[in-house]
Amino acid sequence: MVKTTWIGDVQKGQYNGKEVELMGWIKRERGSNKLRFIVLRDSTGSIQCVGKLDALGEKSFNLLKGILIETSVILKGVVSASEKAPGGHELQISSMEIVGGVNSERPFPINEDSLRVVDENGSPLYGGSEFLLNHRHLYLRVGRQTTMLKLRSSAFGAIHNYFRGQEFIEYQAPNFVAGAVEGGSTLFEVPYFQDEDNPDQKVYLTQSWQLYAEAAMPALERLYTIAPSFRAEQSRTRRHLTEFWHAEMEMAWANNNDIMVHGEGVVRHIAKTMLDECEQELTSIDRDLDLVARYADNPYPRMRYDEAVEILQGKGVKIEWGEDLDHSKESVLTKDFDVPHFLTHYPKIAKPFYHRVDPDDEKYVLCHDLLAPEGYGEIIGGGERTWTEKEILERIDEEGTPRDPYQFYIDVRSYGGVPHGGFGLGVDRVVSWLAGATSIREVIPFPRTSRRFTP
RNA sequence: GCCGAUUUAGCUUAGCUGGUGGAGCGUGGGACUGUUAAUCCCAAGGUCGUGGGUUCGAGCCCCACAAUCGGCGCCA
Repeated sequence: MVKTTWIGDVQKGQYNGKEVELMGWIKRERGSNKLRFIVLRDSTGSIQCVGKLDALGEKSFNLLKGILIETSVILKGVVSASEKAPGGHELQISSMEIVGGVNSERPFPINEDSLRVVDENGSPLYGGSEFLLNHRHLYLRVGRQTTMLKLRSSAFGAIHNYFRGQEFIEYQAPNFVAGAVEGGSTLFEVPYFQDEDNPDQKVYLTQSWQLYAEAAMPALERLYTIAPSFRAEQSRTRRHLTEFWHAEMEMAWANNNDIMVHGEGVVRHIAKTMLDECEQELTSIDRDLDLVARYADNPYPRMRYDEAVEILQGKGVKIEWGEDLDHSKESVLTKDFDVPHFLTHYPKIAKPFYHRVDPDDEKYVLCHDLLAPEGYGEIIGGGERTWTEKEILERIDEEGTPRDPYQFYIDVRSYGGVPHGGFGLGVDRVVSWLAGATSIREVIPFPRTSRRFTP
């Protein structure tokens, strides 16, 4: 059995006047006792199909009449253009076969009502409805979720495309690691590796590919990955997952500015690719195409931390120099942004040891965050790395971080260290922002949060 | 971790000053030859999140717990 006819192509008019065989699922059903309308869907779209008693015979017609939502069927018939049919085309059914049925005692649970859940402000909660999260395995096939999966695929493709086009090599790091990347972040412990003789030896799920990428930097010079990262934070927001997809790059012979060029490059390329490949999908979830085009077509301004603090103080926000910019401060700042902005040169005290100190002013580190507008916030964090053995030892000791788990990382710098850097991009966050999703959980098939690990 | 909110049928929800819980969708049965979330008639479906308390009487008042959501902190 090979499927050759796709509903999306039928709706483009490629089969007008021809007999086709459509394989798909029942999306809706209505009609009278002599005429039934069903809407059939597949992965490419949906189409109205008409079943008439005299054309089908009593037996087939009665099957059609009692058919339940999400029954899988094969329908044969002739396609015609029709102004009355949603989408512009319809199929006159000549024969039908039910492939997989649905039990009427357990009908498909997701209906229009279940999609209309709103939060206290009246905003839809597609990504935050408990019912939809519990039924994610079935929700995936409902319009808006399917669209999100397609947008996600487009973004992943665009990332590979961008980096490979820029001569980056794809490189994989282990997911079980012995040390943390982020100083303050919470790690997921993996008990499997625990050893009675050495009970203090802990193994965790990775938070970032970065440390292992730096090890391969002298070999590959330009490398990237798209891989899951894990953070055991008790975050209760629309922007956090405990398991998220992290696109990271590392680049030799590069400074902070060189890295930002690629951060801007890849994000704009994702926006452009989505517009090119998924215009229809974006429209179907009411995303403003002009906004996405603006993010694809315009350069992303850069602003130093000090300037951001001044702006915030000018707006009456309480912030002192040296404080990190948390999300509530970021959102005040990004309110006036019409495109993403880079924030650079954070104070050294606000950032971990692997960020390189600015040789021109040792109060700062050579780093950057990319902040997305519309309240979505940070989508990239990156910068230059501390690349000499002497400096990395100083900074590790200064922070009070134990050297042991990082021995391999330090060692890399003992053999021909070079200036280098990279960034991490939250793929789910970027998709969520470009799609205008109500929550990051909308754009990942099975979200994992501090309280959600099923289905 | 902190703060706030929510929990009534498979789903979405109404429920007055405390007095035997209503509806829409869905499901089952019936009517209808061009519907667009079809329409119309009928039926089934509820120990009101769990446990305790106040009361003659609790979906409603009080306490505890749980689940979930939202905001913050942390970050991609």
